[in-house]
Amino acid sequence: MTIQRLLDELNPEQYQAATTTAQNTLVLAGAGCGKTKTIVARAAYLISQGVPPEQIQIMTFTRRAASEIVTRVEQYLGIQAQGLHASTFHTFCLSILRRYAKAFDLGQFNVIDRDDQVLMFRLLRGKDKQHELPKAAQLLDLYSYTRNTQTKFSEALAKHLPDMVELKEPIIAVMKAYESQKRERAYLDYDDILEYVAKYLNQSEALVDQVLYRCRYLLVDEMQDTNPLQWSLLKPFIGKAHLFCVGDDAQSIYGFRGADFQNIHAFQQRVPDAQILTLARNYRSTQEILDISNWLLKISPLDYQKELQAYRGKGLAPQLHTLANEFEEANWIAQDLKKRHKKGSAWQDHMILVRSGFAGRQIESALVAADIPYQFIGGVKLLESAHVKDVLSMLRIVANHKDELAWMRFLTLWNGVGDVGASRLASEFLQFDTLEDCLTRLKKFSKVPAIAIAAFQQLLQIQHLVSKSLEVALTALQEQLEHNYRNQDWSRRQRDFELVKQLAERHMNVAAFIEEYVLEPISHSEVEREKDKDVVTLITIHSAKGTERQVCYVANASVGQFPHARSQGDFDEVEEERRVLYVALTRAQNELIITRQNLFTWVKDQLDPLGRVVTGYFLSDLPSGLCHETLHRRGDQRQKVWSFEREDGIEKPKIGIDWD
DNA sequence: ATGTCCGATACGGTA
DNA sequence: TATCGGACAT
Ligand SMILES: Nc1ncnc2c1ncn2[C@@H]1O[C@H](COP(=O)(O)OP(=O)(O)OP(=O)(O)O)[C@@H](O)[C@H]1O
Repeated sequence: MTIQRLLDELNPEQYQAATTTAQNTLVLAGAGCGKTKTIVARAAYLISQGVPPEQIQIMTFTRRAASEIVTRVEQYLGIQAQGLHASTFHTFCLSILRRYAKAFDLGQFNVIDRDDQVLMFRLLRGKDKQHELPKAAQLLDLYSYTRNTQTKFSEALAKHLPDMVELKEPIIAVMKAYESQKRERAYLDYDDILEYVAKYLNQSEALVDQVLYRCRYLLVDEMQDTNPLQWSLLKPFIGKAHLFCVGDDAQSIYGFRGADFQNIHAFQQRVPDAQILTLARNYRSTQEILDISNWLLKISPLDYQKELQAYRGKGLAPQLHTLANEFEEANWIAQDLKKRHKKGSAWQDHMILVRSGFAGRQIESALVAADIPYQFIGGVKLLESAHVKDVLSMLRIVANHKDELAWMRFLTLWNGVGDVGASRLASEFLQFDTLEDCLTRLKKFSKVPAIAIAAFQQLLQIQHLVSKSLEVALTALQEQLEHNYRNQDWSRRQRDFELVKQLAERHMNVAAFIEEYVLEPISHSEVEREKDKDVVTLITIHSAKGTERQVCYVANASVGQFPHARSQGDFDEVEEERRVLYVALTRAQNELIITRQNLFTWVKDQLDPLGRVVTGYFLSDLPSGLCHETLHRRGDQRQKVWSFEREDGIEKPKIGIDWD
C-alpha cells in the first residue's frame, strides 16, 4: 500500500489534519470519528514528506496502542517507517533518563511498581502506632494523585480523604519517610520517572534541544487522559517541536490518575496559534448504537456538545438483557456467543466489556466452561501476579543485592518469617557490600533452607541467561511455593512460569527484562496468543479505549455499577462514570448487547453540596425506543419481551375460540 | 508481648 | 486475589 492510498481513504477534515503545516494542532473528535486513523496518517504523511521517522514520537496510553499504530504505519510505508517511535509517557521518559543518566545524576536506580510502593507504605504506616492512618493503598493513591495533578497536598487530602484532614501531619510524615527511603535505596516510582524528566526539561533549554532530535514531531493520542504532570512534559516543547494532539473530552476516564481535560479545553490559551480541528462523522458504528450513546450524554447535566452521526447509516437496534444473577448473566453471554459462532461469525469479531477485572473473572469462567477461546486484557498482569513476583524476587536480588523490597518478598516466602523479621534482616543486608556477605549472614538464619541459598550462588554465575536463571530460581522455590499456594490454583500458576520463560528469552539481562514490563505490563493472553488466533476478547473498559469489534457485549450494566457505588453522590466522579459507560457503548460497530443483573434494589438520585442532581443509575430512564429490552427469569431459557416491534411477515394474530 | 499464620471477606480503573 | 483481624505460637 502506498501513502496516497492512505490519504485517499481520509475525509476532507481528516486529510486537512493529517497534512497540516501548522506548528501546533489539536484534533477534537467523538468516538469512532477516526482520531487514531488520523494519527497514523499524520505519521505516514510526515515520513513521506521526508521527515526522518526517528524524529517522530507518538505518545500512547498502552503498549498495545503503541504497537498497533506502528504496525499500521508500517502497513503503508513498510521499511521506510523504521525508526518511528510510539510509546507511553513513562517509557519515553525512562529512555531519556537512561540516555542522559549523567545529567540527571541518578546513578544506578531501580524502577519499582505499585506493589512495591504499597509494601513500602505498609511498613512505614505500621511504624506509627498512635494514629488510625489511611490504608497503605489509600496513602499511595493520595500521594500519587497529588503529584500527578501538581496540586497542594492539603487540597488533594481534602478531596480524596475528607474525613482524615486532621491527620494531615502524621500522613505527611509517612510520605516523607517514603520519599527518603526511595532516595536511600535508589528507587524510582512511576511518578518519579515523569517528574524528574519534566522538572529538568522545564529548567534546562539545553536538554530540551538535546531531546528534540527524537521528538521534533510529537503526536499525542488520547489527550483527554493526560494529566498536569504529563502536560508539564509537553510544555517545554511548545514552539520547538510540532505538537499534534488528538482527543475527545467525552471519553476522559482516567480522573483517578489525575487526568485533566483542561489539557484539551485550555489548549488554545496555552499554546500560541494553536489550530483546533474537529472531526464530526462517525465511521465505526450504525446509527442505533450512536443513538443510545448520544442519549447517555444528553441526559447529563453537563453539556458535552456531542451528537454522533453515523456515516454508515442504520443497522440493528441495541439489546438490553436483564438476568437473575451474575452466573446467568455470564452464561447467557457464553451461550449467545456460541449461537453466533455456529451461524458462522468468527470469535474475533466479538468483545465483552467489563467494568472491573474482578467482574471479568466471572465471565472468564463461563467462557472456559463453554469452551470458548478468549483473551483477557486488563486486571492483574502476568508479571504482577504474586507467584511470578515470588520467583522474580530472587533474580532481582542477584541483579541488585540492596533491593530491599525483593528481599522482603523472598524472605517472607518461608515459614516462620513475617514482615517484621524479614524487614529487620533486609535492612541489615543494606549494610553489606556484596551478595556473598548477605548469604553468609543468611546461613545463620535458620529459616531459609540451604538449597535456596545455594541457588543464589548458582544464579550469580549465570546472570546474563535470563531464562535459565528463572529455571534455577523456580527449582529452588518450587516446593515452598507449592505449599504457600496449595489451595490456590497451583497448577494454573505453574503454567504461568512457562509463559514468563518465553517472554524472558527475548531479553539480554534481568534488569532490562523486569524494567520493560514494569512500565508496560503485559497480560497473560498477550504473551500466550499466537498472532491472528481467532479468539473472543474479554476486556476492561479502561483498557478498551481505541478498540472496536463488530459485536460488543457490555456486561454488568447493573445498579451499583454505573455509576459505581463508590462514586455515588459525587458529581464529578459520577460524570466520569457516565463517560466510562459511553466509551463502552461506542466500541460496537454492528451490534451492541447490554447485559445486567436484576438486583431488586434501587439507588436514588442525590443532591450534592452545590445542589446539583447526581444520578443514581444511568439506565433507569432508558427510553424503550432506543433498544430491545428482555427480562430473563431465573433458569429460564425462554424470554419475556417488554419492548418488541412486530417482525416483518408476521401478521396480527387471530384470537378467539375455534368454534368448529 | 510480639510476630506469624490462617481463614473469612470483599473487590474500580492505570502506567 | 489481597487484605484484615483474630487465633495461635514463640
Ligand atoms: N475516512 C474514513 N473512511 C472510512 N472509515 C474510516 C474513516 N475514518 C475512520 N474510519 C474507520 O472508523 C473506525 C474508527 O476509527 P478510529 O479508531 O481511528 O477512531 P477514533 O476516533 O480513534 O475512535 P475512538 O475515539 O473511539 O478511539 C475505524 O474502523 C476506522 O477504520
